[in-house]
Amino acid sequence: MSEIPKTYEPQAIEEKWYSKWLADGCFTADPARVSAKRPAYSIVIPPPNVTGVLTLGHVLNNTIQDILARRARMLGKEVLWLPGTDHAGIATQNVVEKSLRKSGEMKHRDDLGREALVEKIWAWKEEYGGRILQQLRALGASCDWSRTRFTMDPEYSKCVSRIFVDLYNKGLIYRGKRMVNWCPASLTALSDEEVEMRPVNGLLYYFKVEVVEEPGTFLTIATTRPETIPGDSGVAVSPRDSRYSHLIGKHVRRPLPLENQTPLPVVADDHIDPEFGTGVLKVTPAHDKADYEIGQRHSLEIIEVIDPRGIMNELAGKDLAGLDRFEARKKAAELLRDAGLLEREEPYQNNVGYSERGQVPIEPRLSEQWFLKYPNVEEARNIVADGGMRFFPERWAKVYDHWMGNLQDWCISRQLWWGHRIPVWYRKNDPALRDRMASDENTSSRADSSLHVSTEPPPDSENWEQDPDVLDTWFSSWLWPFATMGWPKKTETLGKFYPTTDLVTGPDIIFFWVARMIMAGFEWMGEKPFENVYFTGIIRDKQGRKMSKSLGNSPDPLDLIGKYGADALRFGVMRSAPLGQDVLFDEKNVELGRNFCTKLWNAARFRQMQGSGPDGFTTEGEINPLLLTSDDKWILLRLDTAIREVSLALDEYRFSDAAQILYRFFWSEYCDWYLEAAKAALNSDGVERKANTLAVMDFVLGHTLRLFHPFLPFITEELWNGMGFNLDLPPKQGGETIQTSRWPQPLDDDFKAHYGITPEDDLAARAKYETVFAGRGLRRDFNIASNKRIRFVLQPVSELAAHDIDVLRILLNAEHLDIDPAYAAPKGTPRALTPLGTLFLPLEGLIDVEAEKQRISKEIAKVEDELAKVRAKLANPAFAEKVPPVVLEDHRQREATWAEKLAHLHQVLAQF
RNA sequence: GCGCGCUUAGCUCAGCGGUAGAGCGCUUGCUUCACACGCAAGAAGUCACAGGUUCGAACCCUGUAGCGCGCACCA
Repeated sequence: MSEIPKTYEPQAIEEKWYSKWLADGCFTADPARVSAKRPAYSIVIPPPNVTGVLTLGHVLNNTIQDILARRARMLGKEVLWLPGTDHAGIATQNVVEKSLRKSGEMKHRDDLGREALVEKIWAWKEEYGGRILQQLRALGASCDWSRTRFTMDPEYSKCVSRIFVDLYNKGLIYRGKRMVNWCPASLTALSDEEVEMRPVNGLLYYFKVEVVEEPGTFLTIATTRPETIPGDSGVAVSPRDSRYSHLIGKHVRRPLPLENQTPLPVVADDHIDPEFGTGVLKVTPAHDKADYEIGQRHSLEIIEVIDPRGIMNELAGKDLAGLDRFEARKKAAELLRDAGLLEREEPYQNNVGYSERGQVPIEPRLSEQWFLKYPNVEEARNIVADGGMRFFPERWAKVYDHWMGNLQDWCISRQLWWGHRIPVWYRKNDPALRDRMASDENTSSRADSSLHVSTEPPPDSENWEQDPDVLDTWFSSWLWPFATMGWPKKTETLGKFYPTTDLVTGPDIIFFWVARMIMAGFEWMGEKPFENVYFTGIIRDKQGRKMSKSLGNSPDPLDLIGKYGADALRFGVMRSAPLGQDVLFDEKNVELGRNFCTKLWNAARFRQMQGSGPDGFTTEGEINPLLLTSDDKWILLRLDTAIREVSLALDEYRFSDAAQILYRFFWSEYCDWYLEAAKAALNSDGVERKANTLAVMDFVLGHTLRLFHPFLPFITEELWNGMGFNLDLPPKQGGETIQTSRWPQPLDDDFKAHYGITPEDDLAARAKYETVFAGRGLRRDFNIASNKRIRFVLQPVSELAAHDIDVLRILLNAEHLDIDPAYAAPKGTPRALTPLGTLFLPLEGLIDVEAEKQRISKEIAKVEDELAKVRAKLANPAFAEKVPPVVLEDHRQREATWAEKLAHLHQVLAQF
């Protein structure tokens, strides 16, 4: 037995244990150990951005994974928690470019050139990348670090190319000129998922155009984007709109640019809503998705007037050319006004697509990109719909289903330098190739000798040019569950740990990542990638705002760990993170966690201070059933309930419930009631009785530490060892590290029979505690300080065990507790009716008869109230008829109890 | 517009058909020999609103309002 220090110092303890766990290889997964008796449990981490730092979101997410992993180990499973990082194309390139600009190493990426910049990013990655993984260790994450992966590891990159080639050969990847979401800041195409709609306050401009065939007749058009007028190639109205039907097929004069007067055809298209604006739409096929489609239907010209940077080009006319698109908007409105064509402008709020990263409105733009038709859409959709893969909380399954039912092809090419280069080469002397490709969507070009699509460059590489683009980050992330396990080789790891058991992630990447991983899993593994998906909430501040750097409301988890300890942070976050709800983070929660750790620490310390038992060890050995007190039996029953409830909560991913149950059990039941009551036995002179109580305490503590271990890995390990539970001693709960100790089993019927524990023991102990509670209430009512030792008299309804009398006396902090069946209380003595009898607080000469009368009257009112409620129910004839017998009995019982209590109170009152 | 979630004590949230709960905060008393990061006692809620189902509704159904989120968008 080693002595537990007086104060709990998380920092030293956390470092000590984490190093030891690493040194002992506790987190290392070995597929060879997997067997029928030792099932596999696996999780792949949602790889954080390689440039990332730990946020509270990561704390939440990874604590959950760690709880799952640690509990799985305790359930005897072989656990693989596979960590790693994501190269996060745009985000990382942005971060590094920014730092290079700041340090003055470059002004624009072109200053460095592709190779040099990519080299810089790699260097940056080597230096700072993976910092977040280090930080996860401070949190206690039990990842198998020997398997850490990065989405741009050589092997992983090879997987990505292989997948691309495979999909290309299957005809699912094609190149084409399409309307894409273009980010003018990052100068790259984005997928639809990367575009975020935001309401923007702007103006709706009404301008008029003259009908060429009917001079003097004008059409009024409403638009939010007058700067695109030079790119217009038509005007559209609804075919059902009688106001304009006579104009269909005619033309209108183009208002801008002023020097270009090519007329625009008026077409009829179903897309137009006659109710909106004037019912007339200007059609800009080059700069709007819907307009593009209208243009296609009516063979309208595509006129690009905005360049990739968002600047107006020369086709926009000399007045607008060179202007930024937003300046051009104002300028265009001015020009219309000057020309007398602007009728009015009104404030208008519309939704504009923003680049998720760039904080800039995206520009729909016609551009040549690579696209993917998703594979296995039906399988992926059905596995969730049919319950073959479960989502927690379940409602995300609907969101998933909806998205899966409305899939658009995925734009997978990015005009960036950091990422997986598209494994396609073009023959240098064939400039016409790209144009041919542009209109080619079917497989006919796959045999094209001008194109080389392969994981390896063409042999005569000097004659070829590789596609300059890289792949969307998510095109590598979607392979994560199997590419990290050695695919395409049929490794033992894949064989034993795929499909993974649980995925823990945020609902914000359900489309980006989860859905795509499911499709990829089916395509290349022929199987779903995970059994269950747990979606966490989003961490917000206590006002409900999202955590953000700019608001400064995002505390650094490492600071919190330093201040309160990792266990405190974990517990605080988990206790306030209910399934499916966002988490309002408040440092108070961490404080609560810290306080709880201290409580646990001191409860263990208290046990140590009782000294060793006869064996010289803390763990006392077998519990003697004959010596169990009512308190012992009660706490064992409570423990049993806690084990059942916590296990069930964890099985259902209700982590905050599990934390709450443990908190209540340990603090309220074990510390507040059991430990205090146990002091009666500990202070008694019976050596055996004392030893038996210590044995019960050890039993309960041993179980409690194990129940807490997934939540509080460090402090539980420290106490487990400090208290000697790691030694192979009775009651044999042990193991060297708590990590591989057995997850507690409920106390079964045999156990209860052996120790003579019945449900009645729960009631017996509660009766005692209720009596204590009543006595404390009397103290309060008569302003007697809780430290003042006084005399109580109990007039019992039945005989009491000596132990129970001891407990009552100690918990009441009574100098004396007289048990007197014939007690004749002086007139006006305060009393309380308890399950054990009437408890008196004799005040010897200090009795205030009036006060006591008032107090009793108040209580009578309360009891009458309750009694009336129950009687009202019972009085209803339908009640007795329809209610289940148990409930009826319960109500009758309640009525009797209240009635008895009322009668007694009246009797007491009558004595005054 | 479609879909989802939320509305319970001052705050954050449990409870989801049978006597309104927790933590924090608040009040009062306690350096009671594990813990003041503590102990004890307490105040505090027409469970958003309106209907309905039921013997019985915070809980089920319908509708309304407010807040939040997702998807789709009309220029």
